[in-house]
Amino acid sequence: MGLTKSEEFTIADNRTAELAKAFAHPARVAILRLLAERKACVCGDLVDELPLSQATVSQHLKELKRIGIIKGEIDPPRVCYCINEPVWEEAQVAFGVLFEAIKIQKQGCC
Amino acid sequence: MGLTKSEEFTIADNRTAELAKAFAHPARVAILRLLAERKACVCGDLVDELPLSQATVSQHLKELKRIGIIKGEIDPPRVCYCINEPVWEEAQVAFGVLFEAIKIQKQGCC
DNA sequence: CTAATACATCGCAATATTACGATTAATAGT
DNA sequence: ACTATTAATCGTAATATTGCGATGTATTAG
Repeated sequence: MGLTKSEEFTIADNRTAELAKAFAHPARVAILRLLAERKACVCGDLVDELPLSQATVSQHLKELKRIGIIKGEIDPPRVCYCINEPVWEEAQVAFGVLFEAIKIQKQGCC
Repeated sequence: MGLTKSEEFTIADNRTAELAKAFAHPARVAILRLLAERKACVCGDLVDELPLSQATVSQHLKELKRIGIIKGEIDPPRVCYCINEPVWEEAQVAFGVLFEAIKIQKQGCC
């Protein structure tokens, strides 16, 4: 049906999935990488670095802002985007929790 | 158009995005968490733990296998799934590279 | 051989995502 | 006020994803 049954899963699993979506498209990986490396910041510069139209880049930025992992400060007529560090760290922790889980027990059926 | 222009991005960014997709749905987060914590392993047990039909769970498992982050060993009549550790570590490294990038330079326009 | 069990796959329906041209909104400079 | 610049949003189209009932496949038990 294309409708994720979010309400059936835990808050934590839903949030982890949402944070992962920020990284689940190569354009968004590229955007986050450029912002994290401080190689670009202004929307127009991101458009120059990416093989996508301005409208499409703007849409990806909107989605990243919705998730909260970036923020945009308007500096007319430009908008300067940057990583929103608290959420960036939230993502790091959320994935870290998963990655650590495998180390807890080494026995099991497989 | 709904068609990601993958060929226009780097191999690395595409792979990071693909690995992120493994975590980009709450059902898959739950599956990976259960497998990593060794709380379940057999497909049927996963179905019992999740609010989804057997067909849907099987489909998520197929996608996770396609990405490579899990593997399934058949143990007739069951199939035992587990984390594929090399790819699990690949994901850890891929995200780690991004998370570290922000620490390189603290100056910048924002 | 037959039935039961466990899982994969098919086919379908519905929603979500990706992409972009065109337009709009806001501001700066003249 | 007029124009240029920058970015957001609208409208539309196409592909992708999610979900499940039904069916198929393989293996085991009897």
